Amino acid sequence: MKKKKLVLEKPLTRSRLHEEIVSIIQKQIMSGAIVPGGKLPTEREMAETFDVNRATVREALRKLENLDLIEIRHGDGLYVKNYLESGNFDLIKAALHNNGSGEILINILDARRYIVPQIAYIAAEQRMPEDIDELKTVVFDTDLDMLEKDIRVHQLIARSTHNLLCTIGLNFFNQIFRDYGHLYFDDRRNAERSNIFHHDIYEAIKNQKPDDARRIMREVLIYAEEAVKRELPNATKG
Amino acid sequence: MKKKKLVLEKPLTRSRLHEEIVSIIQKQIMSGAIVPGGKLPTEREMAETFDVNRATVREALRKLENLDLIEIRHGDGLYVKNYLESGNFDLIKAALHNNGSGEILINILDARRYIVPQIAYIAAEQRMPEDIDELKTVVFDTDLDMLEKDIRVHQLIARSTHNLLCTIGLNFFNQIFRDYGHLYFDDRRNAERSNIFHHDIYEAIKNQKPDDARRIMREVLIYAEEAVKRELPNATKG
DNA sequence: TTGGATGGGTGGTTCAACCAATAATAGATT
DNA sequence: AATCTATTATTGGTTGAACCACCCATCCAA
Repeated sequence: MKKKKLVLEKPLTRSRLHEEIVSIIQKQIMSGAIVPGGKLPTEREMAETFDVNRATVREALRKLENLDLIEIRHGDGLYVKNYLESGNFDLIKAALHNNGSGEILINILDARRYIVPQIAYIAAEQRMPEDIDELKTVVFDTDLDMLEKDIRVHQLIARSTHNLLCTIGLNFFNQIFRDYGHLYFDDRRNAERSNIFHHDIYEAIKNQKPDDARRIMREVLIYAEEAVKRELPNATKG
Repeated sequence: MKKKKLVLEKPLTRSRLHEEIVSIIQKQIMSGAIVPGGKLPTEREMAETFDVNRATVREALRKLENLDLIEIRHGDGLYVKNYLESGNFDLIKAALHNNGSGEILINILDARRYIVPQIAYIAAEQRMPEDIDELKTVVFDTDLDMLEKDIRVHQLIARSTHNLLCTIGLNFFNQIFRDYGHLYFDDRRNAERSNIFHHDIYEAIKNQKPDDARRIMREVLIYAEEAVKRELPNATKG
């Protein structure tokens, strides 16, 4: 048995200055403090405001641009976009962390319940023999940490769809789940539940039973969802 | 009637240097020329290789980091990640443009067919009176450019779900579709088909008929999908 | 009225340093 | 010999000042 290392999630990536700036501006935009279409201060002004170098501001702006939160016009200025129309998925991760009420988490769980079972369905349809082999080695590996194993099972299911969008879409959910996963698998019953799930869905996909795969995935997600919601005092709303 | 402006998509955004660098490195990573886990040259080396300043390289690296293509470790170096495990949705847009065969586009259309009808379903369930008002003004606006109108209808449907993930998820599809939309709506039959769709789904959502909304959405997507596939000579594979 | 030159402000890039974290090395300790 | 520790080289992070490229408002001349 491997010795279990104490793994610190969030590997102490000391916030870089430009990241702090991103965070500040992002909050201002998403809170509505700056209206879409409005202009941000110039790079030089921001550099002075935050008391950093302009190059640091620019690195922050690069990220805000990638998040589709702002539009940068050479020779003109920095414009705030409407993130409800242009925002991308990384925004959701950010929103999740800035949003204490758990409303966003509920949104994510809802969406996951609709999407991920469908991915399992497609996987059972499209899987190749190699996919089954890979899945098998993970499912029957008893040495793996349960969280790591669960994530890899999901990854392999997604990859079995042979659809890049499904693969990356499932990554999205995994990345979010990873932060909360340890809490979940600390409960022995949950870990056992997942173990059963891994074997069941492996069989369904191997035997090309899309409906079974979808049902099995849906059931485990609902189970996990309820466990998560029990931990959320604010998640009273249906 | 408004005068129709000639709108140039791709507003001639002259490639900025750091964007070209992003493009080069991104292709190298996604083509497998650099193996996941491998190291990239140092910032200083790259600056020399590309004959640009280090600050410019760093802006490019910022974007690659946001794409989850690389991991930057202070004092250590730049590591290539496995984008199949960590990649985000912006990668798909990039892949779509670099992928001539249309395989990725098929992937996207497939996924859209599964996901977007479900969004319509949720919208019909969750919509508030204000959502209907907004949707109405757009659906019955005869001045709007058809592409713009269609995008806004989809946006408002997504927003009616009151689920941030759905809203942003639909943005993703819209952003991709926008580039191809003009071709589609140039065909008068397609435009008329969409007009009917707008009115039908408006009624379904207004009257809170989730099943109808889902079916209507699904039908129009399949219609559009077939039109797109007819234009794709390479999309022979089912 | 129109068209083109001009100047000020903005983002884009460069240069040359220095700061801060990491990993590899050499040396001291056990 | 193995292990710990201080040192050093390397690498990313930040800085300051300067200049280039672009947009726009203004003004002047045709």
